[in-house]
Amino acid sequence: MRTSAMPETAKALPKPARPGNNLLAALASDDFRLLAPVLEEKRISTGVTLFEAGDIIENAYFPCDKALVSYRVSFADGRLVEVALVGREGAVGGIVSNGRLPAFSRAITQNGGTFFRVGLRDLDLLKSRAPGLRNLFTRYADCLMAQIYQATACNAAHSIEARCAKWMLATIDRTESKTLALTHEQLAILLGVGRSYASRILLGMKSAGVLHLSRGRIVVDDCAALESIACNCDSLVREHFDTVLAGIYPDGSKHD
Amino acid sequence: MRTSAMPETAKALPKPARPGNNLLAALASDDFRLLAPVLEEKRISTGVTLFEAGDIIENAYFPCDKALVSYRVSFADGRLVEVALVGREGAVGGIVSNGRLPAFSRAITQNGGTFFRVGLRDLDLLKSRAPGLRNLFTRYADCLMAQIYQATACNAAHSIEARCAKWMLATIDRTESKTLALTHEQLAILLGVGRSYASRILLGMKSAGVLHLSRGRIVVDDCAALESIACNCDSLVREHFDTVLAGIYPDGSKHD
DNA sequence: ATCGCTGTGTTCAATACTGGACAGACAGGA
DNA sequence: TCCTGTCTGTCCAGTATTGAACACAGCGAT
Repeated sequence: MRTSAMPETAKALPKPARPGNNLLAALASDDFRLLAPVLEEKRISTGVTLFEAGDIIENAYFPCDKALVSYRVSFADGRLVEVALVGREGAVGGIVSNGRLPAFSRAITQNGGTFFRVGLRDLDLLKSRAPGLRNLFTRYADCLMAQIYQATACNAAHSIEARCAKWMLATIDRTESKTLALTHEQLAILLGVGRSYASRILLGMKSAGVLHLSRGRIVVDDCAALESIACNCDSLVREHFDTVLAGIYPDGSKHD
Repeated sequence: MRTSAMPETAKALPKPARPGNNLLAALASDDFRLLAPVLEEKRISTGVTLFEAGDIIENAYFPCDKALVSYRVSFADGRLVEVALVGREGAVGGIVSNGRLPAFSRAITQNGGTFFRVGLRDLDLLKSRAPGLRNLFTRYADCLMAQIYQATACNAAHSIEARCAKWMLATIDRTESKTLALTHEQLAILLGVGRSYASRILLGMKSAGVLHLSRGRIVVDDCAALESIACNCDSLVREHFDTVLAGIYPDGSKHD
């Protein structure tokens, strides 16, 4: 169940079309034909800032395949906490809004790869002309909203260990790799917790045989065990994605 | 600074127009004329569920004046944690999305009062015809997004005491009343924390002279002191509101 | 081979927070 | 008026989490 969802649907797509991004793949052929000319394919490596809090957002990015973007909110004391993780199931940058607005959070590539980039000017224009396109994006915006709602509640209610496990699973799901390339400290900052406690949790998981560690690297051995540690917040969100984006997959744009 | 923003702008509005809701007030006269016929004015009392998680949302609601809506996410164990608070500065229900989609969270009136209600079918139709209207709502959606981003990070990073103070200030700001009618337990659930700890925090504030308590009632005496306890998360969000909705106030629909 | 840096394992004391418990206070209905 | 149920203040024992500290390991650069 956990490993299923997005990868499978991608494989099952009738026409593998161009993109390894679910939103683009879900567009009706007519809508995709409209969008395609303004899509720019880019390879972006890990750790690149797509936009900074306060920047006027100029582009939207569609992560393809194993690419992954992390939204982070910064605090006055310098802490930079992750609020959302977006992979091939979504898009970042001016998706919910139109017009070119300042970003509230920073967007960083958490896993490099292929992205489709589109200028928001072009995207807005197309959205105002193609209802199917607009419809898909607003539906996705609703899903992203749900994702953050759940994250808010989760951060209020669940233990750090559960959230840590949840984060690792979400990352593994999207990157399709059980190796996470980050230090304990980076993980701790993401989660908004102390470094030593993050280490302790990892060590605990290690001695439970869930994963093993090396410098700057966490390798998960037993995803099932990790799932039993994690809260199920992500699966609730996933259900919402399935419901709200359902019927769009085959040939998109079922309206209302 | 804390008490400023929304109340002031309302008072400063050139034409006090009909509604005590900032979004409606910010609409260009033409757009408002379009919307007005389908707006239904309702009085709704405190504690009413506007929609339940999973319900297909049929209406959007615009809280007026001191009315206040709380979005809450429920967990399997029955806990019901607040993720967002929406007053006269915004709207709830199908604002970000279009089409009639299932709600992800529950929406409850936290403070009763006057609301304008509009059927989403009507609203979607108008949005597709009036760009100014669509533009305003998507800008608001961007703000709501920012609000939840910050809440997510806040819940990960700030103490319960700080969040509690923040919540009380946010509520006071919008209801314009220093009396909060809720029990310690209700407050604890909202925040996603234990009841006894919520009580302890309140008692602490009481003995610091910040507020006094009676059965089911919290009366804040010293907002300034409360501000020094609270994190400043809300003010960051407020700035984003000001930026993103700026230029809309006088006569709306400044596009791109 | 060595240096120096960053990351790791581990410790410690202190604070934050939980959840259960219970007696007394209060308010509203009968 | 009493009764009843909810709300509150308080305590406690236990767990979660912080933040600082330090020795050491791994590794890339010289």
